[in-house]
Amino acid sequence: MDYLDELNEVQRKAVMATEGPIMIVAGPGSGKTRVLTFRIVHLMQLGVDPFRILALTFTNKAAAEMRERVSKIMGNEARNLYIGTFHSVFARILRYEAGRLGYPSNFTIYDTDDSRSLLKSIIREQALNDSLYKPAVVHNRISSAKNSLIGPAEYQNDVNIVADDQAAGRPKIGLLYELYAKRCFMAGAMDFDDLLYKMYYLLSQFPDLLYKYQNRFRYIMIDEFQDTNGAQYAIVKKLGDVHQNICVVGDDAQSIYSFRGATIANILNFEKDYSDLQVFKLEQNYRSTKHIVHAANKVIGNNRMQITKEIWTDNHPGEKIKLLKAGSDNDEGKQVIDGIFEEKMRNQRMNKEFVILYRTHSQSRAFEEALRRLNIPYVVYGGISFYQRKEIKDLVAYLRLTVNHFDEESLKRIINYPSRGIGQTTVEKALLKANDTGLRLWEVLERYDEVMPGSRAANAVNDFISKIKTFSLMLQTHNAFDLASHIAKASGLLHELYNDKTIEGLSRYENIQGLLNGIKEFTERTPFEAGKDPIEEEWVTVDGEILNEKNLDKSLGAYLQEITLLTDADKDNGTEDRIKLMTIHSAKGLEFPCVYVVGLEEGLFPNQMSMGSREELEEERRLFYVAITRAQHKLSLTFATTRYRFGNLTHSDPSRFIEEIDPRVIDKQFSHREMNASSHEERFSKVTIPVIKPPQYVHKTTSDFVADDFNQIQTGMEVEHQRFGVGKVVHLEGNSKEKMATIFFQNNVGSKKIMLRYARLRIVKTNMMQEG
DNA sequence: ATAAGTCATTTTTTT
DNA sequence: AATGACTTAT
Repeated sequence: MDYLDELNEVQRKAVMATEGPIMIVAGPGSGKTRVLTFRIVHLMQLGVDPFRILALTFTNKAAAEMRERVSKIMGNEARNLYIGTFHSVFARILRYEAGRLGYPSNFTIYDTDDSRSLLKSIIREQALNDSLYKPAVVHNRISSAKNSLIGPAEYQNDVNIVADDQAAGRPKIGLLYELYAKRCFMAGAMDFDDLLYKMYYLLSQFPDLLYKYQNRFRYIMIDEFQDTNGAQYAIVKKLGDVHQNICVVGDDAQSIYSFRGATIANILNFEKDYSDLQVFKLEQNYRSTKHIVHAANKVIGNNRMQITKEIWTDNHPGEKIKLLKAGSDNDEGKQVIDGIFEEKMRNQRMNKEFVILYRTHSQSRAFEEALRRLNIPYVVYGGISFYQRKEIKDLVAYLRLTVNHFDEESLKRIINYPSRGIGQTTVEKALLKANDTGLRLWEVLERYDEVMPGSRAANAVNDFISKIKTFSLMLQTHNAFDLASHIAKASGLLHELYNDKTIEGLSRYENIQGLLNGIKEFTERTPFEAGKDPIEEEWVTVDGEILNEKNLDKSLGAYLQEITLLTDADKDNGTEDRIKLMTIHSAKGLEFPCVYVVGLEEGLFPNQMSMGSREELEEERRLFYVAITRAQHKLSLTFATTRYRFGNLTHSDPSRFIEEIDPRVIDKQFSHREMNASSHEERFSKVTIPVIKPPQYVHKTTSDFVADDFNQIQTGMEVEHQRFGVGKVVHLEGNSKEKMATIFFQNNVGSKKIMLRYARLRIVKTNMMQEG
C-alpha cells in the first residue's frame, strides 16, 4: 500500500486507526485533507463497501475535492461514497423520507431571505411592534433554538428561554416560532436549520429509520469538527451509535463559526461521550514558511481557550511578513495592488497565486477598483452572491413556485412581477382569507372566484394561476433548461428586463442569461429522465455531481436544491488566472502562495460587534490565525488610518493583532512611531480625503454638503464615475434637495440614473453645446 | 393600481 | 451609497 509512504508517522497512525472513536487534532497545513482521503482509501482497501462510508464536510468544494482525491486512487468505486455537506446529505435523506414528516418530497428549501420575509409577514399579522420584533432578531432566536434541538413547544415551555425573551421585552417570540414553523410546514418548506433539526427529529421519532441509517453508515467521518453545532453533533452521535466508528477532524484554534451555533463544546463532549477515544495530533505544518508559522503561534498564544499544541515546520524561514500602512481605504487598495504587481514581476507569479482576505464583504470595493484600473483579472467570492440578485431570485421564484405551488414566499414575490394588475391590496385580502380559512395562499387564489366573489382582480389572478399550472405540467416532459427558458419568456420576465436599457438593466438581463446557461450546464451534466425517483436504490449523487448514469435527477427540483445549498465559495475557478478576493471566513480550508490580509484596524478586525466578551475577542483572534495560516510563502498585512463608512470618513487605529506578532518577523515599511503618530495627526487635523483628484470631484460628507456641489453638474457634461467610468450626462431631474442625473456611460454602453446628492463624480469636460 | 417622490436604515462572519 | 419603506400624485 504505497500511499501510506506519503505520510508522516502520526498521519499514518491516524489513517490506520479505522475502528472506534477517533479524534484528529489537525493544525493548519498539517495534511488534514490528505489524512481524511487516505483514511477513506484505506478503508476501501480493507474491503469496506464505499456505500457504508459517510464523510461530512462544510462546503461542497471540500466534499468534491475529497471525492476527487479518492477517485484518483480508487477509480470508479469512489462513486458510491457518501460524501457531502451536512445540509446536502440530510436534505437528500429528508426528501426520501419526507412522507414520514408529512412533507412533500419536493419541499422547498427556504434561504435566509425567505425565512426573514416570512417572519416579517407573521410579525405584521400579529400586529407586533416591528422595531422590537425585527425579523433578523426573531430569526436568530429561532435558529439557535433549532440548532439546540428545541422545538416550538419546548421553547414555550422552557422557563429559562421564556424568561430571557421576557427580559428582552420580546415575550412573543415563542408564539412567532410556532406560527413560523406552521407556515413553513403549510408551504412545504424547510429552512436551513430544519435540514438539521428535522433530520434529528426523524431519527429520534422513527426507530426503523434510525435502525436503517445506523446500519447503513458503518464509518463516519467529520471534517472541520470545531465548526459543528449541537444539532449536527447530536445527529452524528445517533447515526454512529451502533458501530461507533466515528472519526472527527478539527482544530479548536480555527473555530470561527460560533455565531452560527458552532461550539467547541462538541470537542469536549466528544471526549466525554467516548471514553475509549484515540487522539492524534498533527502538528507539523507543510504549508507555510517558518516566519509565518512563528507569527501564527505567537498570535494564538494570546488566547486562553485552547488545546495545547505547537505547530512547527521544517520549511524555509522565508521572507519576513510585510506590514503596510495606508492613508485611506482607496489608498490601501492601490498599495496592495501595486505590491501584488511588483511581486508578480519579481517572482514571475500568476494572478491566481494571490488572495486578498478581509473581514467584511464591503471592503472589497477599493481593491476591485484598483484592480480594474490596472486591468488585472479578479474574482470576488461571496458578497451579494449571484443567487441573491433580485433578477435571479425573481426567476428562481417562478421555478420554485412551479415545483411547489405552496411555496408562499415565492408566490408573493412574483404574483405581480412583472406587473399584471394584482396589487398589494388583492394579495393582502387573499392572505387574510387564507389565514381565516386555514387554506394556503395558493389554494385561495386557485378558488378565487368562489372565495373572493366579485373581485376586480379575478381575471388577472386566474390567468396567473393557470400560467403557473401550465409550467407545472411541463415538469414531466421537459428538462430543467427547456422549462426554465420557457418560463423566463412566458412569465414576461425576460421581456421586462430587455426593455431596461440602464446599466443595471443590461447586467440583469445578462445575469438571467447566465442563470439559464448554468441550468443548461446542469442539464447536460445530468440527462433528463422523467418520472424517476432519484434517491432510491443507490446513493449516487454528491452535491449535484451525478456519478451513476442510470440514477440521475435532472429535474428542475434537483437544480433548485443544488443552487440553494451551493455557496459562492463552491464555484471553483481554480483554473482561471485571477486574483481572488474573499472574506476570511470563506477562506477556511484553503491555501495560497501569497496572502494579503487587509483592513487590520481596531473596530473592523477585531470587529466592533465582536469585542463584547473575552470569548468573542478570542474568536476574532482565531479568525486572524486562520487568515495568516492560509499563506504559503508571502504574507502581507495592511491597515488604513481612514476609511469611508456609509459615505462618511472615519478614523481608526491599527489592530491590536498586529502588535501580537513577534516584531522580529515583521518587515515594516515605516517606523513604529509613525504608525501611531500620523494617525493621531490625521485625526485632529481636518482632513478631507479627495476621492480621486481634487478639486473637480463633487464630494459630500454629511457635514460638509453644500447645495452648489451637485448644481455644478449640467446636462451635456462629461463626467467620470468611480465605478462606471466616463459618461455623458443626458438628463437631469429633481429639485433643490435631490437631483438625479441620467448618465450614459460609453464603455458599458448603457445609462444609469445617479442620485447626485451622494454621487462621487469628476467633471471631465464642462463645455457642452447641446442638451441631450 | 402604479409611479414618482421622500424618508430611514444600514455596522460581521454563512450553510 | 444604496436600498427599502412609506407617502403622495396620477
